[in-house]
Amino acid sequence: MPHRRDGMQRVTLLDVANALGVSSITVSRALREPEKVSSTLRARILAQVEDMGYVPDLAARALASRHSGIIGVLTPTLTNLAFIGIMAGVEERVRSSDMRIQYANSNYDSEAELRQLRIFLSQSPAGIVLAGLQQEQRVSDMLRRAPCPVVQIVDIELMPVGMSLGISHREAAATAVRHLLACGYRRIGMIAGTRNLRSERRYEGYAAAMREAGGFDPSLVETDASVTSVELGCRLLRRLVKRVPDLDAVFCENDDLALGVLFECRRLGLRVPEDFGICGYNDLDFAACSEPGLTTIHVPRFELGYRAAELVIRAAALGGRPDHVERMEFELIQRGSTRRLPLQA
Amino acid sequence: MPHRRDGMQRVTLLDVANALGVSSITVSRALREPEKVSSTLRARILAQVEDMGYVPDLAARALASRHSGIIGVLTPTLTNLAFIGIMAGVEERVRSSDMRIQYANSNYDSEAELRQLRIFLSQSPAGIVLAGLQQEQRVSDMLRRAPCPVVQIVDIELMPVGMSLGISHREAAATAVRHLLACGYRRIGMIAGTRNLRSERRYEGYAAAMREAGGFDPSLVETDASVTSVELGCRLLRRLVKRVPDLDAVFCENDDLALGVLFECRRLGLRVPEDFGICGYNDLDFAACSEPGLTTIHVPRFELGYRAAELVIRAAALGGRPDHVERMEFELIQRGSTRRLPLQA
DNA sequence: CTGTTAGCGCCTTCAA
DNA sequence: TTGAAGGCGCTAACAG
Repeated sequence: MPHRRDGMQRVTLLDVANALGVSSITVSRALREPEKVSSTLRARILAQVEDMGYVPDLAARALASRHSGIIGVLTPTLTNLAFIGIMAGVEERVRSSDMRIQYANSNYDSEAELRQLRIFLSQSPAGIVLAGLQQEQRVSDMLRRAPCPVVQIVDIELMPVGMSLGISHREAAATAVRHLLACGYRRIGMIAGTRNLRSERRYEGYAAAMREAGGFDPSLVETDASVTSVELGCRLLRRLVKRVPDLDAVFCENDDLALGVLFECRRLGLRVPEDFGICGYNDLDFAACSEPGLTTIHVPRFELGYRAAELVIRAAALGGRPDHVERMEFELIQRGSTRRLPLQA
Repeated sequence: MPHRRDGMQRVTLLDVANALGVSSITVSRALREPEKVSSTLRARILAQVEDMGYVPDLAARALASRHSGIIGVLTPTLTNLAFIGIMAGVEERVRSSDMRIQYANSNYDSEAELRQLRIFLSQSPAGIVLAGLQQEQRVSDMLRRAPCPVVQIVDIELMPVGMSLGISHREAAATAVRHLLACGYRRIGMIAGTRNLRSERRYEGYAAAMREAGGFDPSLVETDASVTSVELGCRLLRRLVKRVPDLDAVFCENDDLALGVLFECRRLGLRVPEDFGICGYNDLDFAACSEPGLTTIHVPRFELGYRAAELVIRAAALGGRPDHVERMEFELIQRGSTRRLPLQA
């Protein structure tokens, strides 16, 4: 075992200071507030730091300074590319700051969500970004007490604790369904996976648009307790078509499901978009290049994450816990999975 | 601002202890080593903790105990579902431990990888899980010095620092290409995105299998510096087919590319698998339910992540930095995107 | 089973 | 611009 270094002591600020004959606080300052140390001394210190391989102990720093520089990010899952997009935005913003991300997911379980939040709060986080599962009292209470800024990425029409950021999923879904109606589809179903805040809002939008058109029928909805996946899309479509033989379109809670539907339609011999329309949600990478392309709702995921991190970082710098609600815009992207020219009745 | 609590002091162990007339170490023990405190006292303490809303300060704990309970996980990206699968495994194992995950990605940038590793090491991590970009001297040096166990998820034929875990990407790729050859395809191309350890090993496997068959031709390879995506799959296939009109199959670095190829084949009017064979890599969710299904290499991603976390957690408990190399098995999954019955020459 | 003592490594505050 | 003193909240090590 040539690489063991068990016996080695960690190099501390004091070690560096002693080697140079200065005090440890000066070394500390040279590292964190370089402008407060004379440039000649600073250069010597930095060289010595490099030389001795000094690495700051973040736990000690956090304890002494009372802030850890950790941003806790909690989402329901990572198996969903939509949340990945958000994470990518958060990361991008955090990269150029001196903070770090601590990530966790709740796996669509409320208890886990609560537990994770508690763990975050144990660490004097600089801030928290939460894409929550639902509006729960216990979560709200916990966030209300949190000694740091909190940003929730959630439906914009809800009013959660702290800052929030999002689109109206209800409106977005209604827009999608109205598009299907405008294309001339009539028996429009909806498929969805595990129940959560966002999927329920989307369902409401679907139901509202179908009611407007006088075509609402609860039997057109097919859901499942599983987490969404391409495979689930296939399964749900099979189930729905079997139950509702005259189904002529489907609004999918997300693009993964929609992709599954696309494949299943081919297997079933349903022609898309002529006989059958498909609309997804999120505008993932593949929606633009599938054959046919997938009509879907574009959600500015990256911007959402980026902006959420921005809000946290700014609020942390200012030391407050501002209230703030920010609406982002969605967009319907029309592609080949729905008819190009709306039919005239 | 009714929710500000800026003036509030944090509840400490000592506060709880004072309220009960015991010493703080006893409260500490009641929380961490309950069996060492009499059950009556323990019950009183736990109640008081609950009552006062005490939450341990993890930074203080880390400083005092010299371990943070943080497992640093570093992967190239999260936009790739393959890494998500690994993460899911890591999470699952970590969930039932008292550790936390600190996640970061290098975004396929070596400098970022190095920087992140340095940040992890600043935090007295309990361990590190690394899916590295390449075998780099600076990274190896840093890991060699790391005062914690390190697990690398990497190609198994390489011998990285610390523990490692993985499959032979070279062999897996060769297996895939031999399958295409056995199906009777002859002009078999390969497409890939950003260069990295794993993609290069796959290329070697491809090249080896093609040489065996006497059909190796460098012009059959089409790559791009972009990160892989479904869209890139479409683009690379278009480019390749244009350059090599008699191309009759393609081995894709991963399933995202393969899905793009599948769509593009449809657009180009190439019949899969009759006129054109496609083999992916990873066996993502959609490979099993696309139409046609995607022949691909199954990689035990979840198990990889789970096992990596297991190794870290175990090594951390034992306090050592064992050397350990563990091979996992891949499997060729034959589906509709390659011919069912191998042709006889 | 419970308590005492003494830091962990750094930063805040105040002083020079 | 630099330094001295003290403490952040917790736990290891050792007593009783």
